[in-house]
Order: sequence, then C-alpha cells, then structure tokens
Amino acid sequence: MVQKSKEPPAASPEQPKRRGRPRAYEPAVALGKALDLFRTQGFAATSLDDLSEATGMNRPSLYGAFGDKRELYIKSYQRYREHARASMVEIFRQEMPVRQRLERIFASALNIYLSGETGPRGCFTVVTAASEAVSDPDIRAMVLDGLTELDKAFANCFRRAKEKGELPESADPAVLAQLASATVHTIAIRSRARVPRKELEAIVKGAIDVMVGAKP
Amino acid sequence: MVQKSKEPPAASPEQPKRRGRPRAYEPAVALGKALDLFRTQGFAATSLDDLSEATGMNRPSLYGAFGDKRELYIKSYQRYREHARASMVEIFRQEMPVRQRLERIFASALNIYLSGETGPRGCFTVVTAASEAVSDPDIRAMVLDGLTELDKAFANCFRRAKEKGELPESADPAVLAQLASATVHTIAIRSRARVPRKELEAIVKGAIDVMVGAKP
DNA sequence: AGGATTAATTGCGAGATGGTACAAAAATCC
DNA sequence: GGATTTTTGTACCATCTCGCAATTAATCCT
Repeated sequence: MVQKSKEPPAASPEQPKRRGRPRAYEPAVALGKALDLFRTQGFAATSLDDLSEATGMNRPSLYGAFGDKRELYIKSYQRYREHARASMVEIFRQEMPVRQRLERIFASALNIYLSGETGPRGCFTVVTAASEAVSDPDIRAMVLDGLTELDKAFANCFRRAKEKGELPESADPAVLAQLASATVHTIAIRSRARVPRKELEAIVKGAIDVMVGAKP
Repeated sequence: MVQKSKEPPAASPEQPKRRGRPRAYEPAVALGKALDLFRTQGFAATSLDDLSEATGMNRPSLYGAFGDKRELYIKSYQRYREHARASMVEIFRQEMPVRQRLERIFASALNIYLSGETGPRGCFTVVTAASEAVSDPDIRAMVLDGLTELDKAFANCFRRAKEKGELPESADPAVLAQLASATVHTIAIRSRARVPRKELEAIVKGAIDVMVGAKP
C-alpha cells in the first residue's frame, strides 16, 4: 500500500463535487506508478499484483478505475506520450538555432530514458514496439503514431532551420529527421543495456555534427 | 507436434554412436522453432506450452535438452547472433565499394527483420534489450555485446573505406558507425510497427546518402 | 435521520504457468 | 537375452494469473 492517508488528496482545481465514498487514491499518481512498472518490465512481465502493490489500489479498484490490464497499459502509454509531447512543445516554443534545439531535444530524451529507481528504462514507445505491437493492432497503431510524431517534430525542426538558411539547400529535412529519430531510438535501446550516459551523449553529439555540420 | 517421423533424423556427419533411445527431434531445428517464438512474442509472453507445441517436444524433453526457460532463451539468442554474424562475415569477405557494402548489410538486416510467418519480427537484440535486459545482468551483457559487435563491424567498414580514399579525411569511422547502427535499430523498431518495406528502404537510402555522400 | 450513491475490501474460481517425478519405451552394449 | 542408457509420455504440483460477485464503508442529498 502506498497512497494511504486519512486526508483526501488535495482537491483538484475545479472539484465537480463527487458524491459517494471518496477515493483513497489519486488516479493520476496511480497511473504514473503503473506506467513506471510497465516501462521497466513490459506488459507480459507485469502482474496485476505488481500493479496493485505499486499503486496502492487492490485489484478490483484498479479494474474499476482503469479497466483491465490491457486498457491500463494503453492509458499508461497515452499518458507517457502526453508527457513527452509536452516536453517537445516546450522546446519548440521559442526561437533558437537548430543545433541548440536538437541538443535540447536529445537532452530531454536522455533524461526520460535514463530515469528510473532501479535503472534506466528507455523509451516506452520502443519497449512497446518490441513487444505488444506485433500482436495487438490497436497498440501497434499507437506505436506507429508515436514514431511518426517524432519524425514530424524533427522534420519541422529541420525545415525551419533550412528556411532560416542554417542548412544548405541540398539538405532534405525528411531524411535528416529520420536520422534524428534513429538516433533517439538507438540511445533508447542502448540505455536499457546500461550504456553509460557519457557514451550516449557522445553518440548524440556525433549525430548532430553529421546532421547540421560540425561546430566551427 | 511437429517433428515426428519414424526415421531417425539424417545422421550427422560423424555419428558418435549414441547409446539409449534415439531422439525424436533434432536439437538444431527445435532451437530454431523456439527462437522464432521468442523473437515474436518475447520471453514473458511465451509459455512452455507454446514452446512445447512449436518444437514438437514435450516439456520434460525440452527441459532435458536445453534447461529451463531462461536457458532456452539464452541459447536461442546465441543462435540468432551466430546466424547474424555469419551473414556479416559473408558480406565482409570480398572487396567492394563502401556504398555497396552498406547496401548489402542493410538489405541483409531488412530480410532478417521482415521475415516471419505472422508478420515482421524485428531484431532479437532490440527485442531483448527492450525487455529482459533491464532485469537480468547476464542477458544484458549479451545484448551489450551484440550492440557493440554491430558498431565494430560498421566501424571496420568505414575505416576500410577511408583508407581506400572513398571518404573525406574529416570522416570519423566511429561516428559514422554509430549512425549506421542507429539506422539498423530504427528499422528494427519500425518493422515491428509494420512500416512497409518500401519506407524502410527509403530510410536506409537516405542514411547511406548522408553517411557516404549522395550518389553522383 | 435515512436513503442514495459511490468506492474499498474480501475472497473466490476457473484456468494457465513453470517445473518435476515416475514409469514406460526404444535403442545399444555385453 | 538381459542389463544399461537415454528419451519419451503421463500425470502432477504449487503457484500465479486475471477477472468478478458480494459485501462493507464512507460520503452526499433530502
């Protein structure tokens, strides 16, 4: 049991005055705990007991709040994506040189991939692609969407840079974007093999140099 | 049941005259079937019943021949690596331009990743990295070794090219190698999301153009 | 206060899971 | 032919799996 206090959780901004017995958990933090587990262990290796213990909810409550295990996995993944997307939007808000923007994106990715109490957990999209995506069409569609979203973000980045004259006329934003995505994927995989952060950062630096030209 | 014939399997070249009851299966093909399953479903999602059915061996035989599930997984992975390594060696045997060698390597990877009766299965190293590698140190070490081996092969490829004057003096074989590995990883992941072969080939072509210069 | 409403808890059950014990079967050796 | 060796087949076990029904508890509304 983890979330267990007599005090009801800090009321959310607008409280729709829920009737009945108040929840003993906060859905958002419970979903976060579930996400943590799924990210590290994967779908099949995570039992409902694991989830129950981590969230502090017992099985029926989990079921009532999120549906069955698969639905919980999907909701966890959606939450993960929202978080990643928010970081991305933040990085794209202000104007800056391509190199700096790329550095920020990769740094953000590394922070996400290397976090974890028991060790790096990598990218949830990659983890899902490597497991459930082959057998579950719905999950596969979400993964594909995640991959595409990253490609588009990078393409957007390179397109802007080209418009500003930061890249040569010959540069193809789509190709560079897929190289950048590939770099994200490779560090996601390597991080799970416990490749040290320094090495991952070196990979990122090398990739950026190739993509936008070595720093003068 | 799959392997079931009265005739004993074609005697191996040197037959050490095994005593006792002859096997009803051929270890090599059984391991291949196990590998197929593990590659598509992953370790946790593959049950001993699945393995038993696929290999045509019942559980006690499986256990006797390969040890428990984890040992079987490890042996499957080693077999996968041996196969991949053999393809690589073949490609490195004869002299050829960098571009051509890269094209061959990536084509070989695509063939491996896109094969599978029920759909593409991707790269077993990536699949393992995304699942068991975080929790099992031995398996993690094998995965790390697999990643490193690929890096080295590509580095070797670019080093040779540079010596032959195919690449500018400024080219860094190690950096290019990691970009090439990243490309392998990204197509491994995308293949599991059922990205069509054409798109994967386009990604490969774009990456090669960036790495060794666009085709004149 | 009392009913309505919502959530938590207990505990169950049918089935799958990984692993093993034991005896029957099929080959070789003496 | 009988002993020996190795593999197979059947059956089993303890554990875990997911999901659900029934019950209890806490709050709101009237």
